[in-house]
Amino acid sequence: MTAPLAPQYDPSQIEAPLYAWWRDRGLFDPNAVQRSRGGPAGAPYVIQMPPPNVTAELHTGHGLNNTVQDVLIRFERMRGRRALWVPGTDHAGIATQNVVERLLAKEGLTRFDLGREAFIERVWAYVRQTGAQILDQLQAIGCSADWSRTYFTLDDDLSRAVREVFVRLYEKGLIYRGHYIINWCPRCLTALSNEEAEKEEVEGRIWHIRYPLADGEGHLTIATTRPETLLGDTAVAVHPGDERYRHLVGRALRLPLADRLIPVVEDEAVDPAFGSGAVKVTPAHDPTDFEIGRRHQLPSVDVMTPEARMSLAVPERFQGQDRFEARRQVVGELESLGLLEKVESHRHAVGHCYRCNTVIEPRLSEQWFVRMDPLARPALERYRDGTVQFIPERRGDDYERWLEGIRDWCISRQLWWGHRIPVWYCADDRCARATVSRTDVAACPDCGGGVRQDDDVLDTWFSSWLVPFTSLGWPEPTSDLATYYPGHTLVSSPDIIFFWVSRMIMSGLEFMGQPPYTRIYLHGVVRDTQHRKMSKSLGNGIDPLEVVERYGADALRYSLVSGMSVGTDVILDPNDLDSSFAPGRNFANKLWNAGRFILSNLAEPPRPLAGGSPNVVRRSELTLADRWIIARCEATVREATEAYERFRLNEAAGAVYRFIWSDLADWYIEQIKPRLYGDAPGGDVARAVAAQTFDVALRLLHPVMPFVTEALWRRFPGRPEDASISVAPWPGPDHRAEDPEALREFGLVQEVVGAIRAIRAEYGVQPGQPVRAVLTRPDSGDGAIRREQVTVTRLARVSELSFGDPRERVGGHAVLSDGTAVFVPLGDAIDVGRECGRLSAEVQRLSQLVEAQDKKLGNQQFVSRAPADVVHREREKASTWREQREVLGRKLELLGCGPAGS
RNA sequence: GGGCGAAUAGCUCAGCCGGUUCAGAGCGCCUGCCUUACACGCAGGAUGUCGGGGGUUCGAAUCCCUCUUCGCCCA
Repeated sequence: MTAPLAPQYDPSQIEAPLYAWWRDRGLFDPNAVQRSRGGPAGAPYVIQMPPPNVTAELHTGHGLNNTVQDVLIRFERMRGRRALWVPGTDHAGIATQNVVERLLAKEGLTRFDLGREAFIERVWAYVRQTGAQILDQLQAIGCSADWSRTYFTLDDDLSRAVREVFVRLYEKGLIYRGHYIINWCPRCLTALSNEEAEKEEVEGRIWHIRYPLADGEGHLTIATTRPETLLGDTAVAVHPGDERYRHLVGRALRLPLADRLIPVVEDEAVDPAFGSGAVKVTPAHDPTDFEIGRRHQLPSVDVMTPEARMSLAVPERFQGQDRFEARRQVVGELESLGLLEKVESHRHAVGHCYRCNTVIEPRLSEQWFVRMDPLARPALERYRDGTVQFIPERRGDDYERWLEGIRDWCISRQLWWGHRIPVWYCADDRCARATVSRTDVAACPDCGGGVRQDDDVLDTWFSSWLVPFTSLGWPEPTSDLATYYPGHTLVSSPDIIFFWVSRMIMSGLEFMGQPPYTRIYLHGVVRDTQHRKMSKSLGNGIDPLEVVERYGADALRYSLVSGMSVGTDVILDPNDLDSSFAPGRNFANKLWNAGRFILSNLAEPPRPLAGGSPNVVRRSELTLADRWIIARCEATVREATEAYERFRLNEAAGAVYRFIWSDLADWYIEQIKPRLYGDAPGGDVARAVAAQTFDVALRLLHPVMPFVTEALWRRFPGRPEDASISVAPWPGPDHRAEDPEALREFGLVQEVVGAIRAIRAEYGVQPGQPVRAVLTRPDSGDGAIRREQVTVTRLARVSELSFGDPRERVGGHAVLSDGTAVFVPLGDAIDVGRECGRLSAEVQRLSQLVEAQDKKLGNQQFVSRAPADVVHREREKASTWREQREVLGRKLELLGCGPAGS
């Protein structure tokens, strides 16, 4: 710990060993931390990691999501909570199966060639080989999840829990099987839930088609966006009140191309204002039509195969055609028959598979569903009574609307990779008994005959909606479950509110009686400078591991956190990583060097600033600068802590950044140098104050930049070998450290230095060249600047600082906010005309302020209506500006600039 | 069609439950500096009718209405 530090921070040397040390010390395991801390157990604080897809690789979105979680977990861990972050991976049925099927395709094979068992074995082999590598990648960015609890949604215990849930819901009548229109992906060859069918606006068309009346007297025109489904029409419907079509109701139409007779029916579901007001009814291919068909006992004709080719139910010439090819041919034939009345362009939302983006085909199919209404009601209630809260709040509206309009959840998937549906059907058609069971079934309980398990698997989300309790051992009554359920905060992005976040609340309430978390923090999405979501296909992604390599994990984390305010997106430029990540790297380096300076000046543990120790630093020993930095540190503790608590991570990071860079490095460290060098008095006090305010700053920043803060914190002299900042106590507020007087007085010192530096720069005084400065106080009270005279002379490079009326008049002039006149005699170096211009511009600016202020204060309405303290403050402003203007005005006269100030 | 969000310095964004951080930060830009922690740095500087219009108010970047542009969600 005493080796000299390199002048430049090199994260690649620091991060990996530190991470291994944390992990091996058990710092991510709340039970181990509790044991090493001793004392009373802290209250648990639990975050469930959104389990990444088992085949996923880390992208910047994961980086953001997990950085936020790690910041919160580290913050609460330091605050003494038993902080548990539960990691896991999701088997991601469709996505994973797709990946392996693509690999097979390269060998010229399909999953059907292998057969179910061999295929699943193949997927397992793939998953065992590459799965969970994303979790290793999360370690590279510093995530302090408890890896000893890592789960996989297909683990035996989690799979048992899925069955338990299925059976319980089935027994409660909340799971049922039936024929309904579902969203079908003709490429993945499976049903999808409504949420998995992503609506996308497309520029489509609407075809107006004439259906001739069967008796040959004219026709009825219908409008459709999917003309190929015409072949499956079994009726045309009109609105019951629609006068235009009343005379046609009950009559028969001759369905074009298919040459079948279909009736005209009346149904409330028809919107008379849309299209022609008459709609074709295709019960097997549209949810609304399906309902209309039910009400009118219409037959269903399924005109497509699972691959969305035209089925044997259509005229032979269409059979086997792809649906879009069939669409073109249908339209073409209608046109040549003179049945196509018109075509309009029509923008509408079309469902696309969320995994492969194929256009969804609504299709009649027998599937398993969860009855959602009984589950949704308590979830809605917990939101409305304020138990469950969203950050930002407005996201709760989406949740509420979704639950209010909840539809049943199609949970069966025609895949092989996943939790197989625990239902066994009797092989004997006469018995046909379906058995739903927690354990495998070998024989039909009714007839003793053979059984066949349902071929389908469950929606992946049917297992991941359970992880807040299944990851802790449910349905067994484990101590983990008792201790760590319910959790507290869920960190996610808005795109999975419905898939996952809302459903977890439902399952938590149903099976545990409590929601799994009460705070839902939804961060934004990572986008490029054109505001496009980062994606592989667009090639606009940023590889977080490359960022870690080039800039360090702390830089990545700092950039993500500081670029993010509550609920807004993070914009990063993939073509210019420097613009995004260099600031974070620079900050880490700044920290490193501030630490290097302070530590190199600490041969032994610094004197304590508080407590009963005999060598405690007494208040009377503190200089103005000491009091100032202590007060600034105190303000930063409050600001940062409150910001973390309110999920305003960027504000927390910003507050510490300003404290470290602007206050500590730019001012305080510079201020104490004379006290540290040589044997100037007060060196030990300066060391104590610097060390301890820096220690506080490191702790405040640790959740965001864990590595560099730990590396420095551990090097403090006297630190026990096994001490880690990640379990160091969070700095608490201390009202005794507040010191408004020191803040104001040192602020004046900063003003003097700034004024002199500005004058030097204005007149090109060489940096090494000292100048004299004369300060003229308007009245009494000159303590602060006199006491910090050394600071002023050093930082402004002043050879001689004097007080009183200057004898010369030619030089640079300025005035401080308290009216103190600053004069820097520059003799020949100065251009009087230039100084006149500079000063008169300033006088003019002040005049404008004074004028506006006089107007405001002269307004009787303002003085009488505005709060007294506001009026008081405004009066003070006016007098300050007036005084400054007068001081500068006299300077102008002395310089002989003339009244115009030219 | 309904709902929501965003529009502030060249870029990325703070500020937005009206009057001290009322025009800010970082990056970029300009000038000068390798001042014994840091050139991934230091000091100084320039830059915006706070998207357009209207309104409420003593006072609006901040509240209300409207328009324009961009984005998201739901039908």
